Amino acid sequence: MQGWEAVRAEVLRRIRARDWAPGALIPGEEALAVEFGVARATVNRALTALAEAGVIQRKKRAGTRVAELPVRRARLEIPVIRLDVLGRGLPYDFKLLADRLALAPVPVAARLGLPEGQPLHYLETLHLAGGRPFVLETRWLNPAVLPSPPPDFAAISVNEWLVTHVSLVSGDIAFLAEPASAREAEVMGVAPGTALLVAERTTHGTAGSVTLVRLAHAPGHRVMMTF
Amino acid sequence: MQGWEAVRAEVLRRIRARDWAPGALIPGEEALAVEFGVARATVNRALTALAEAGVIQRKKRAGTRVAELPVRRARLEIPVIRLDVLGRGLPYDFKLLADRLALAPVPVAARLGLPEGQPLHYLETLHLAGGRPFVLETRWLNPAVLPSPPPDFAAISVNEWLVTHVSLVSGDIAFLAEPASAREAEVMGVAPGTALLVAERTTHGTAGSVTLVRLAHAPGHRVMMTF
DNA sequence: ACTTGCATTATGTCTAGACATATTAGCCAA
DNA sequence: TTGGCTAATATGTCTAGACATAATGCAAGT
Repeated sequence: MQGWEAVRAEVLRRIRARDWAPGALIPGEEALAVEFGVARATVNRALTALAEAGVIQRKKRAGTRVAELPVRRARLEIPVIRLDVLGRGLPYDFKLLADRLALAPVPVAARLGLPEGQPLHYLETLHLAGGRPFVLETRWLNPAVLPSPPPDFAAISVNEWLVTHVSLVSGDIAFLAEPASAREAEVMGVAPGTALLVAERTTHGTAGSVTLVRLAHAPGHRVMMTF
Repeated sequence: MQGWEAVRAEVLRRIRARDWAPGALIPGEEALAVEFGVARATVNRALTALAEAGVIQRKKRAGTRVAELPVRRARLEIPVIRLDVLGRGLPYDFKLLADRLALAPVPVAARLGLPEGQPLHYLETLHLAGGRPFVLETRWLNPAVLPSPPPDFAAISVNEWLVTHVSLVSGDIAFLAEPASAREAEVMGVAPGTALLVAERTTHGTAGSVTLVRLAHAPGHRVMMTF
């Protein structure tokens, strides 16, 4: 290995070996460039990568110091459900259970940052893997920010239409565990109260809040991430 | 805005506006550099950032193309539990419930990639937020890869000692929902069968597998991520 | 003692040019 | 037709030098 990756590796080694302790200031880019016999830009590339990884913290004028508690970051690749199912080697299908305009309940409107009493598009989709319930998706869509003619959601899943036709800018996702409600139990064919992994997602586009989704996963479902 | 961030923004805008459709080849760095009136290195910086974000895919000789299904990535910052609790404005404490050597059960050994019948360090810690159970941590540690004298885990939490004293290289984390076992119910003061959010984490260091942790969170706990 | 302003300095970014490397298309030979 | 070589090409990286920007700490003035 050579080049900026070599610099990154060596700096990382010294931090792990505690040559440079947590919280300590490390030599400046210029000094490291001289020591390693490379240009400053190369050192900069290496340190920028380490800073993105959370290993060091950099501030102009103040210099670079080793992070006190190295924050570990894991990346979640949010899959399109269809591909998630196919990736497990199972045939995919879905059923549209509800598709109507409805007034948003207060907590929904609040989460989307919309005024109360606004009519939203409500969709309920049951995703199937190998014919068995996989995920129950309940979704509120803000029609105001969508391209005018919504397609037939019985033909293409909402999710896939959204990611390819709407500019999604930012959002957040939360995982929690909840007992299956009566409706969930019925639709998914499990006992009421069964522990379900639930993902709640809000998504914002350039024109405002787009959608609030709740995904209730079948028992035993695992969401995996690596770091 | 100007510089490489301006280039990134403009390229992103064109992709979102479908000037450049998913799967399509976009102009080369040289061409973009001329168009934007910047050096090729600046375009490279912008495109590298977009590639890291998953918006485009780059290959030498083959060029740069817009990702087919824009994979949405969310980042999870795995907190040290103490800081997580303090960040919620609650006092933190923990109790060490178990600290012994024990033979690893087969599934544990398998997940760590170790031979069966190996003695591992078993630790059980109850993390408290404001005096109430927050997380029950059950952990298997591989003593073979640790710095020789392990500290007194009743004084410093295992997690914090690990992140500051062991080179953690890679790992994975899975979230799932499970009903509380009898022991979990007793220790955490909830009814057996309550839906709990469980995180299972394996971590590997340079010298091999380090640890397997199971974190059972108190009811209502949410793991939040943004993208 | 307190505030304001300025010089200092480390990181952040840019440029122009160069070489490295991976990958592909096309060609040629078996 | 198939397999392997080759040349072309787009991205990847490096260099040396320059200017930009943000913090910091000191100095000066109130």
